[in-house]
Amino acid sequence: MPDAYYLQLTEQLRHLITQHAAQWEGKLPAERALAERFSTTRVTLRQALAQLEGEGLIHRSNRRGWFISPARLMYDPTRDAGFNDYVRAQGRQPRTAVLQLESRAHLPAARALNLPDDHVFHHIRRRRYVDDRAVLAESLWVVPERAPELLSIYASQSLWGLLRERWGHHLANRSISMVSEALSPGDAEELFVAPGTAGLNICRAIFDDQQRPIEYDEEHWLHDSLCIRVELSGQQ
Amino acid sequence: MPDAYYLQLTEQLRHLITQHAAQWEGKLPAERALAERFSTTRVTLRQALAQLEGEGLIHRSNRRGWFISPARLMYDPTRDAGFNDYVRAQGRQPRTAVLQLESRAHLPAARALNLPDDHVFHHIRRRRYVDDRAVLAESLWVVPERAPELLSIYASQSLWGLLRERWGHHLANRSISMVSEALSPGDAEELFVAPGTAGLNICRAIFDDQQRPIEYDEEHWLHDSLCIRVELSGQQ
DNA sequence: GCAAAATTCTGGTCTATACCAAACCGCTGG
DNA sequence: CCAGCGGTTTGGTATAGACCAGAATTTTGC
Repeated sequence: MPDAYYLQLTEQLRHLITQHAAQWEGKLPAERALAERFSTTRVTLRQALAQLEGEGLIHRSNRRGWFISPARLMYDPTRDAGFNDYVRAQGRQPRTAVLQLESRAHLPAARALNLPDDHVFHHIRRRRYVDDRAVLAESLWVVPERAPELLSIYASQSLWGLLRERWGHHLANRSISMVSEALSPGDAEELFVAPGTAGLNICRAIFDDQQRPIEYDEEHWLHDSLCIRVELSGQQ
Repeated sequence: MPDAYYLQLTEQLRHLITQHAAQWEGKLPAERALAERFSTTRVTLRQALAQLEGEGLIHRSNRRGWFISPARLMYDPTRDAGFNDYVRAQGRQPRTAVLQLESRAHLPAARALNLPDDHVFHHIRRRRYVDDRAVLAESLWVVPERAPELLSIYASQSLWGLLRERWGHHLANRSISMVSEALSPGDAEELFVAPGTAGLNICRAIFDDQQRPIEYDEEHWLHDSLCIRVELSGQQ
């Protein structure tokens, strides 16, 4: 069945990687070295590497090389535990970089929250890391009426914690959508990966217990960095 | 920014596709023809096509060519509406092919349902179509104690409908996981796509209202064929 | 007329090579 | 000891051509 040479190569690389993971310290040898070791060309080798990338076993940092991917982060988009909390709960190191703070209209947010198209939001753009790997670029669009001074007090703490503690909002209803995507050149650059890298786009519209719109959330994850996990009880 | 030629090509193809979608009847011209039209090689052209494939704009049927992808199917894995129902509700045509019916042990199912490793399940393997495109290969592992004669009466109706109507089971608790994947050679063949095609793997463990295990479900979707959508109310 | 066989088309795979720019590394000089 | 510079390595991109096997189409033969 796996007659194609690049598929055999994929298997050989898979074994090689699991065996030498420790001694290579997470980084694979250069493509030219691997191609020579297997007596093939870089083109074919890269086809095999792309397979393993699709499986999530390895990934690349733009122009820096191929790296062995760590275990996926478990993520439940229906809960509002903060990023820092659930990353730490899994024994990993979270980090956040705030890229932008501004007030601006945003059509998708307005549509999702049933507000006028030109409604102005507080916009927070940030990049999130797990163990020093940038895995998530996200934009938050907060309804200003619900959190007036947000932009002046926000640093990089938990947004949902702030909403709850400072403004007493109870996040109750949410609609979530998830689609696979190819990262846009912009998102790819923010995550230090090649343009078109596979990603997962998650969007959430959040309302409070009185059905008032609170916030809209656009997340762009590296496809291999997470495992969505949802636990539900009660009949649907 | 989009200095690379294949990225320019991607944009040109995108326009070409949206303009000529109708006259091409969903199928793109041959790779050699497109490469010549843009004065480049098949290798570079395929790089651009792969970009659009990653975005979900086009897809390929193994060795038959490139096709324009239809709109994604909306899918809520937390509901138990049958496949046929929600596909039709979106104005699409569902179809199911049953590939296998057997009794067998399955470790992942046993683990997910908290049963002994060697527990034997009713196993149903099927392929599902939307508008004559095979988009889903799935395996169902039903606990035989909950549905004894399942294998002899099952044709291709709704499994959850059967469980409810014939055996009076109320599906109540479920744990769901979703990860991006590269389709295994086996799954790829069943869906008539090239090995390693990007997919989405969804697994569900279902229990009834008394926390008894009912069924375990392994789904392999083509990544571009669906949009996950979840609506939740009540605080989490 | 229709089924079977031959041919053509087409995507899938592979080789060999080349150039560029970013990343990396080591040298050098302050 | 470190900052700056310059060469080297490496991944990203691209060309040109080739062969194979499965799919599609046409021709053939009954």
